[in-house]
Amino acid sequence: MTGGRRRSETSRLAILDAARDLLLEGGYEQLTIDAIAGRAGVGKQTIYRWWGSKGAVVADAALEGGLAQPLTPLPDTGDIETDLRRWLRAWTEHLTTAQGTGLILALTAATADDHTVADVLFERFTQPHEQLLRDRLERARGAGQLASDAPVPTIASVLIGSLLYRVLTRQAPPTVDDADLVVRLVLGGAG
Amino acid sequence: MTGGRRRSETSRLAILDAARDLLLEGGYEQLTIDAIAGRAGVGKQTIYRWWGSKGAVVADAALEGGLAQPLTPLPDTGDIETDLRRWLRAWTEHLTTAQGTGLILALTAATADDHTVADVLFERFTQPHEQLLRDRLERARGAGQLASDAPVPTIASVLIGSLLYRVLTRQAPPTVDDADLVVRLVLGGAG
Amino acid sequence: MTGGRRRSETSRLAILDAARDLLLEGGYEQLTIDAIAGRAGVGKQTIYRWWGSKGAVVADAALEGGLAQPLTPLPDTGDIETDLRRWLRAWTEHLTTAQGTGLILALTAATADDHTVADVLFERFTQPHEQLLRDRLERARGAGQLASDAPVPTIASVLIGSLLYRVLTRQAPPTVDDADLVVRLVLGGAG
Amino acid sequence: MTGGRRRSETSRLAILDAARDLLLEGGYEQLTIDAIAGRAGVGKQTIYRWWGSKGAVVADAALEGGLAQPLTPLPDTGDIETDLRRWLRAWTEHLTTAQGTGLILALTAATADDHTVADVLFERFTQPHEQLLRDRLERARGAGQLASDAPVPTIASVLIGSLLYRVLTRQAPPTVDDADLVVRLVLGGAG
DNA sequence: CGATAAACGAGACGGTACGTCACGTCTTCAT
DNA sequence: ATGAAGACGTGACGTACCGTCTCGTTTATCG
Repeated sequence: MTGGRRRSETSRLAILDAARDLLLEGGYEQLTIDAIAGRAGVGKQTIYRWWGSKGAVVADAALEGGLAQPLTPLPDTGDIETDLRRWLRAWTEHLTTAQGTGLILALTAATADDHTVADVLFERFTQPHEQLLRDRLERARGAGQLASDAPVPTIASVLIGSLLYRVLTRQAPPTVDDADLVVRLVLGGAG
Repeated sequence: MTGGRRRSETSRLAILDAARDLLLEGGYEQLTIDAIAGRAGVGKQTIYRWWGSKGAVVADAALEGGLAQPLTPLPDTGDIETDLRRWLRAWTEHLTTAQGTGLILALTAATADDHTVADVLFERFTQPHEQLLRDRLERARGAGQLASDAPVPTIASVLIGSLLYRVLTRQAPPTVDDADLVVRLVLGGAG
Repeated sequence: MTGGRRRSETSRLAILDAARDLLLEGGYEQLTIDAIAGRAGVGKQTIYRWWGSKGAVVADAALEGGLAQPLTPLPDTGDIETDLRRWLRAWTEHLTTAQGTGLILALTAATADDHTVADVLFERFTQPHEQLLRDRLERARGAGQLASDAPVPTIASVLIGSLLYRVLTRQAPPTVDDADLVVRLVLGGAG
Repeated sequence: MTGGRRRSETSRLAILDAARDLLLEGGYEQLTIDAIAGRAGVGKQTIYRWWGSKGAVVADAALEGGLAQPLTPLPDTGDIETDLRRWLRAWTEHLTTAQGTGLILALTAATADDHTVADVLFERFTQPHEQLLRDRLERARGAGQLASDAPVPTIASVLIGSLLYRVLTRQAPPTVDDADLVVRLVLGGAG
């Protein structure tokens, strides 16, 4: 059993592109498999053959479609406060755009809907970003800029969580000042 | 001109109960208006007459159906660290149960899906809880347990956000130790 | 258990009309449930709610849509040969039209496809027509125009079968002369 | 023009066998090219390379697959009534088996569906059988057992039509007695 | 011999139609 | 007037097959 046509890379990319475009145009609710197939010029079965659900397509589109913030290491100016500010400000600004907000909401809906999507996204999106943050924090701890017993994973999750909370409440989008306050709080405490 | 049948309280409660039960059994995706109507022994029109969407019913069910953590003021032992720990531990334990996790995921999905639901939930669920937290924090600031310039709203959103992040990643549920670490971080800082 | 909207007679008729029109336009193969629903301005579910299959709709359309030869008693001029000729000629002419042929082919396909359709059509289309024929034949036997032991059911089925054979072979359509020959054969024999 | 692989006889037979088996198992409707290819262990392209449509495969399977009653000349005992009885009884018994009925229904469905199939089947199945019947009838007429003006083609089509009618109505299968009545009617008439 | 080329099994592709589900609206009858 | 029942038009779902199109692989003929 050797034969068989190979998977079409053209179709794969057309599907991810279509999903990304439709997501940004109309949000997760408006996104349908029929629309993706139509826009991509592809049969529905070609989608179902390779992805198990709408959420899985969205996750892939986010990861490969260039939707998400690129996964670049945090800058290391030597000063942890400066670097965390920069990182959090960049995300904050990303989440100020309709595109950034829509994406996170879509991914959140997909995550809350479907455990398998949650796992994929955690492994390939959330976890890597969190890891970059942890790496920078560990280096800061090594350099004596953080307490030797500073709970690095907790710091990372708190920083990310505060962003998430802002997006999900769907009230005012987070501002640069908010970002700075969070960094100051996490580094300096409120006591 | 005067008369007419009054709204049936029985039906109202049956609908909220049915929505709650179905939500906990199958999650937000499995929840349908038809199923709620069927389980509640109610016509669909009776639901649409009083609620505008599935999300609105879910929000109401969460709020009135006894699903959510009751909205009680934080204890005030005089020590802010003790009180925050208690509050965060209580939520952490609530989110350890399948029911608690399922509820938050359902409400998150509803929030990410539907802006109007997001508003209702924010106003009647998120904001009140955040307000309780803020009240206690303000009192602590007045008592000199927090710095005079402590950013109370930021503290509150960071505490809630860290919980949310744990639930949404759907990895390990948060533990009591995690809760304590978050409180210590927020109060003492990592620097 | 009393309430509920009643079945829409408008929709019922629109469906049968659409099925009839599409059948005559494109044949049984081109006929799809989607097309019927679209043409009738009706949801597919409304079709599936009341008919079990495409064949069932076609059968109904044939019966109620005015497609089939009307079910009128055979004339009784007193002479059985004249009356049988008239009956068989009328059918022959009906089957000379594209409409008549298409209908019979469609009903035949539906019958061969689906046992339940076969039963419905037999009971409401084939059998009634056969019964009319038998009634006239019995009267002729009573009047002494047929042998006292003439096998009336056999005569009826032979007359109908000869028509069917002509349509199904899809060669030349039957002619008036063919009809007369069949009648003469059945009445007079070939011996 | 250099060489090239020759058509595989193994595959050809496997396809016809598979088509025949599936036809008898599920009827024309259930028969799909995918199923034939799968059962025959053959690629779909191999089917489409040599046959133009499902109907063409079915026709070939019926003709070469040994499904149909073998095409043997009618016996000639010298007595036309005896011989017609034998012929009609043989067919009647063939159509009493599930296999015989299923085959005729499938071929009828294929015929009603697809004009090209109708032509192929008429030419290679129906016509030859009808010809055998006509040959015997002509001989009988020559021998003075039939009237000199006996309409031989009409007799043949009436005999076959009566069988077809019985199968298609899908009520009771025809019996040996029915066969005898038809023969007597056709030879002796009802008058 | 090798090179060439057609036919092969396999199976992915763009499509069409399927039959089902849920939506939110609309009668209908009973309370 | 409100409620339970449930049919309605709409539209997305996920599946089944269609007929076409690559893929290597096999098998024959020809140079």
